[in-house]
Amino acid sequence: MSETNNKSAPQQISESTIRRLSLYHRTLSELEKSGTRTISSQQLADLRKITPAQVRKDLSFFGAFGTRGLGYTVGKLRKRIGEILGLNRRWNVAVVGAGKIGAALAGFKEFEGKGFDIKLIADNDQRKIGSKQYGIMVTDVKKLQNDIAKQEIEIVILAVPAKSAQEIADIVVSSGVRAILSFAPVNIKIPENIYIRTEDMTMELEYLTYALVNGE
Amino acid sequence: MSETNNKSAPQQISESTIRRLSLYHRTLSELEKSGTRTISSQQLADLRKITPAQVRKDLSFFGAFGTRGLGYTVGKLRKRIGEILGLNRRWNVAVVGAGKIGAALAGFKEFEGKGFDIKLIADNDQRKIGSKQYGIMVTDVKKLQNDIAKQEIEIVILAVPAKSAQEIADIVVSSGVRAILSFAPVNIKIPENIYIRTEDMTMELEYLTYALVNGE
DNA sequence: TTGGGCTTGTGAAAGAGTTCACATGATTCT
DNA sequence: AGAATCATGTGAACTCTTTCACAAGCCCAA
Repeated sequence: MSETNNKSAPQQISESTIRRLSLYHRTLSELEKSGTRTISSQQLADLRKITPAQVRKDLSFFGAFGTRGLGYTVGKLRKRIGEILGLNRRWNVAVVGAGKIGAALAGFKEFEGKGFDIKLIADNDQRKIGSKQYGIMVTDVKKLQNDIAKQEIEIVILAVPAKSAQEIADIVVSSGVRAILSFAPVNIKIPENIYIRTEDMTMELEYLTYALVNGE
Repeated sequence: MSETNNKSAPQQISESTIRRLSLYHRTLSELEKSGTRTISSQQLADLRKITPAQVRKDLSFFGAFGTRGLGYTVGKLRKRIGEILGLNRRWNVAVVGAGKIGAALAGFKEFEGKGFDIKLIADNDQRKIGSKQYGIMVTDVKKLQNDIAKQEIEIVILAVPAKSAQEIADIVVSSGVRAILSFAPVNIKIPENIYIRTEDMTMELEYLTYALVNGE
């Protein structure tokens, strides 16, 4: 039996493709639990709202995982997409900012099941420092650089007020973290080789108001 | 003096354009506060990470708001983009689900300043129902349909567990709400003329792990 | 009031992403 | 074993988005 056609991350893959892989992965996990063995690009597309061709094209960037005439083996495909997305291992995550959003995120059950371990919560509020949230000690943000190193943090979730976001981001980056998920509604400047994503709730709401005002 | 060239919502405007309008709006608000009177597409582009041509093209879909040789008047442009996005009025918002995320969102200070009024928090937990969160009574989700009508809710923020998301969404839609911002990591099926946006934190994290694993 | 400098607004070109359509290869049935 | 069926994998066509490049228009100074 020959090894699967193994293109490693080729060309530049579009953001939309990666987001869809994420969706496929979730869908496949559910299907796997429910005992489905095999699925076609057609069926996978129906569950989400895209075309079968799109599914096949997305996958084709990384190799050929299906069987002509049959479709994809649910478990195998899920595993393969997991490898592509880096979900075949666990990740050490820190939450910086133990305010309402930070606390909610630190306690977000979903993360654990997906391979993300919250190892560190940092804040600048003396009343919170030293207390425990979801079994994790809240540490002083002043010691962030040390703690990131000690806990081998790889991803930081930034849940601090807009005005301190840039400052904290700088510390985080200088501590060697290369991936940030920010909830601060500001444009954060980071070096080229660092990855940042921003979850911007007001922006999403504004998209909705635009649709309501201009919709048919 | 002639009225501004007033194309009303034309063709189909791309999602990316709307998101950028949202960004411009925020940037312009900040500039306005700091006292800047006038700005060029070049300057506006530098603040975000896009090209001046992109800025001008985005705006051109809705009309001509600038002055050749000069640029844009900060206040005027902010106001005009606000109108396009439907931000020249206030919106009644409900949060369904008073769990950690729901509670964090209900107390999110940013919303009020942006024109979003949280008028209603609903939950199914008897211990929470009747209590107050941020000055708003938590009501029984069973009465959601009535409460949405009574409070004239226009946008619902869905912060319920994945497994009840579809059920609640159905109730919300049948109550006449046409815009939903969901935090449930599932694909929700809604009628054609209803707008939904999903904030999916694990998806964002997975994008980051992909970048970390495959990045240079 | 004429000219030089500057920035918009926009067709046209280039670049990305999506969909089409079909050859290819696997499986099953007779 | 051959035929019929099925769904993948992928160039090519198409569509959508971004960038280019420049004419048009405004401002200011002399």
